[in-house]
Amino acid sequence: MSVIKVTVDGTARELEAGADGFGLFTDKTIVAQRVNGELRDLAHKLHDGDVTEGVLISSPDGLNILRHSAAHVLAQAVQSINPEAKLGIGPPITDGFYYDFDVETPFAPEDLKALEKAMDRIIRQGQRFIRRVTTDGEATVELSNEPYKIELIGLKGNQDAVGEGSAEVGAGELTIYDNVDPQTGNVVWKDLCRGPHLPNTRMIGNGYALTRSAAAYWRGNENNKQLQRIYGTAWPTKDELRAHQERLEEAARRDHRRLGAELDLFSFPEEIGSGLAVFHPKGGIMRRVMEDYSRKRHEESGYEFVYSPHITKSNLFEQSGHLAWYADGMFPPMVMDEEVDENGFVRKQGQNYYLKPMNCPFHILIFKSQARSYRDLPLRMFEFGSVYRYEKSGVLHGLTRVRGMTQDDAHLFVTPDNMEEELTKVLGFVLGLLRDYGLDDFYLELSTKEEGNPKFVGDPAIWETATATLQKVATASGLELVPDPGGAAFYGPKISVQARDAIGRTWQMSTIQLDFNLPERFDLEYTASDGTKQRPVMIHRALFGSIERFFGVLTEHYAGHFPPWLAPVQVVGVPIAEAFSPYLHTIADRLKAAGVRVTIDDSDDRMQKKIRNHTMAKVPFILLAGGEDEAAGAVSFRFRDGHQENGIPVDEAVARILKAIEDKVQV
RNA sequence: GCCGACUUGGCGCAAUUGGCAGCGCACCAUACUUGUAAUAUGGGGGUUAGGGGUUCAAGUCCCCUAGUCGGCUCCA
Repeated sequence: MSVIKVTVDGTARELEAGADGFGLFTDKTIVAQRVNGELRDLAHKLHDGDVTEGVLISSPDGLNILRHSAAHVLAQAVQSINPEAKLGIGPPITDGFYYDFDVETPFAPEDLKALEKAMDRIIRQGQRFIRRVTTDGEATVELSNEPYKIELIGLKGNQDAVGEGSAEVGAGELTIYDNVDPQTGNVVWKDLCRGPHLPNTRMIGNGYALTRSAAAYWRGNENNKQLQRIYGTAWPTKDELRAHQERLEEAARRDHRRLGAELDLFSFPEEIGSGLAVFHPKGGIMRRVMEDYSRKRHEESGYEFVYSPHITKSNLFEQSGHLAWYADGMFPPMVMDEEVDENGFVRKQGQNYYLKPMNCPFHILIFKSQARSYRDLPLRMFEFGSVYRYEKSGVLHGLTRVRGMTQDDAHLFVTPDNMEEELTKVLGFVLGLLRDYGLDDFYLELSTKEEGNPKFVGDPAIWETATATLQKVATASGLELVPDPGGAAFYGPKISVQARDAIGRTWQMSTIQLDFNLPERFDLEYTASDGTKQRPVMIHRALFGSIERFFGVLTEHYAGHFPPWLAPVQVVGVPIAEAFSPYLHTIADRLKAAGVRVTIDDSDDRMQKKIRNHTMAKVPFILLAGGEDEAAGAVSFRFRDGHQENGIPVDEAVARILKAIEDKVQV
């Protein structure tokens, strides 16, 4: 018997030839092995000199293997119920997996229950996943009933073309995984797949669930046929599945669309149209506070405030290029027909007016309104600009994707020399302001052009300079920087600030975008110190993105428990009995005089009911007063989390409330 | 835009095979005035998203439109 030398989890060992992972890794939570850097099944036989390590089911790779194996079981279940279903692809995704099928009738919610039953049967059988190497020719014959798989075989080796399908085929060997019934040894199902897989189906049963069905375009292209996709989630244990489901429930509780209605902040009246919000008085207070603070900070940071109209003649967006590139995303024009008098002369020229989808061309016209000197730069123009974009009906989502929104938009006109300094300043300003609103966990994304894509206009050399400058500034910030190749706007590269919220979700917040294109199109120039005419660089930036969207993000971040400075009602006074109402009013009057948003609940409800109501309305401070308080010149606090602090002297109570608002802290 | 599901008083929901549109909260009125998350009694409120069709009969079945939700595609 010959012997091979193998490094196992960092330790050199001598094994019998033909040894595999099953013999090496007896820990049942190890589901695969990494051999010489490649993920392999436990059944993979090791060779002399191999370096292998166990892959735990709870590791990122292990979870992917679990979820991908669950996808195979789902596909087998679907074909067991409907043999006519054709297989698309079935990769693991964040928290779960999906599998696409070409079926006559889409799946209904009841179908998912039946499929879970079928999956349970497969899982309980303990089917083994057996890897088998094949060739293009053989596989094409074997899978002649699976047209989508055959298409993937044809794309093998071309990863760009395969895209999402990379779980099926790769650059190396073409493999099929057979699902084998351990009782009979028969192959009961098979799928084109790179693997690896779990040793058997049993481990899937610990914590999986099918979650929803939806349509998805084959290979992600809207010109292709739509397949029916089933999503599922899978975890190593029941507890982890339950924890995942609780996270989803928590996210649902925080949903700004739900809180917007519950807290009476905003709504989307059907009469107005999709994606067009109205802010109610309470949402209006919050929005005004957000805007006022933003204005103050912009003013302090050297921005000048400008205003521009909501509509413009078409030529402005023709010159900017927006009509050529994004006409589909704009509301259709208001058409003013040509008027002709009785002699056939044009009395009034015909014109098309558009609602503006962007503010930049207006700010550019302000720049152009006079001759500019290098002494005028940097010129920073700020506007809360309302823009309208005809978003496709299917993409609208609460306040985060709307058709009418207000951007906190600014355009900075700078010389190439002070570009870097100005970008550094802007990034610092943006991060500082986001922190004031309570977001403090960021990373940056650098979106660059895709080489060779004609969508991106402008001189490649200029793109290079711009990208390098952004990269430098982003790196200097010390924040994590994630590249986003191909993600740039057609006119320039950008940095976007991604913020993580209270439950760890990331939101794209601010963008800082360089633009070498619009100055060219509008022929912008300034006079340099040597008297020559030079072209300024333009920086677009928005902090909130749109106020609506930021409002939605903050609502979810705080789960409606806004810090006092943002809360629509900051203090509610609840008298223990009617007799103590006048006393509470004297305290409320002092707060009111200091600008605090305070009301006294003098309704007929019982005190306990009032506490319940205002707690559910998420009011930061509930002030109670009864006989004991009045006698002591004090007042009692009750907070949203239920805790209380009784008998606080009135002066101290007022000071505490004012300080919490002033300091923008959470309570 | 595409696929699917959904739309019943302000909000959350119910209504069997097509057979009297109901409940809770909220609202209004009256009584009550209580030390930390729901006082009691009574009352008002819906052309079942809008339109068309089938039927003796439609919240329920069919078609169209609008809107919402979940995905896909998109997001200057």
